[in-house]
Amino acid sequence: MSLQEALAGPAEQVAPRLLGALLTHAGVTLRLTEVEAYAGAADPGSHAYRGRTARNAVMFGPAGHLYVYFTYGMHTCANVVCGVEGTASACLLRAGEVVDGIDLARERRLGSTDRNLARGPARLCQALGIRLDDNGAALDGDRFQLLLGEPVATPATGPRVGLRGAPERPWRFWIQGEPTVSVYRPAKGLRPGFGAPDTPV
DNA sequence: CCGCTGATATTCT
DNA sequence: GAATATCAGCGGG
Repeated sequence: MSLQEALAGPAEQVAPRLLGALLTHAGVTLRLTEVEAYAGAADPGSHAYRGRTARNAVMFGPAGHLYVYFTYGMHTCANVVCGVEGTASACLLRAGEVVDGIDLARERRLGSTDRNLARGPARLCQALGIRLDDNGAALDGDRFQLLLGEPVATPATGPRVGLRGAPERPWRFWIQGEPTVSVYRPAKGLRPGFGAPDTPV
């Protein structure tokens, strides 16, 4: 089965399949521990909610490519595009554990503890050396390799981080007990205390 | 460990 | 003009 076929389903079904997958780029390999699903027109939390724009165009393309965007004036975040061509659907890569190339990752993230190397979507991009011009790159190509593994037995789920829209969709997925899973923070303006506990005992 | 704040620029209204 | 799929650094407990 090709990568594109494996990622062809809706984002919320593909997302848990990405947990435990290995992503390699520019000398660093990450084991993904936390992701979030984003759909298109039906999902107020998605960049594609109001239709296709120059920024989100890659989300509408074929699965198995990288959607990279710039936010907060200084950070980049990366998504795996899923679904079928023509639908907007993607999974945000929120956190991972460095399993190879850790010296290189440390150089890219000076001052970080090993635990925090890829703990958070912008940190993950930094550790992997992902930049804005990697937007649209193929994940089964020469530069990026994404290897799906065995499905995680019981992924934890909870509300997505930092969103004002659609907080009721529990479309954040993570591997229970992983120290690299990022910390839940409700978006500004949301009830403090909303959301699931982050680190189950 | 926790919570708060400032930085910073693209994106869409 | 407002909001943003964030992070590092700071101070306090």
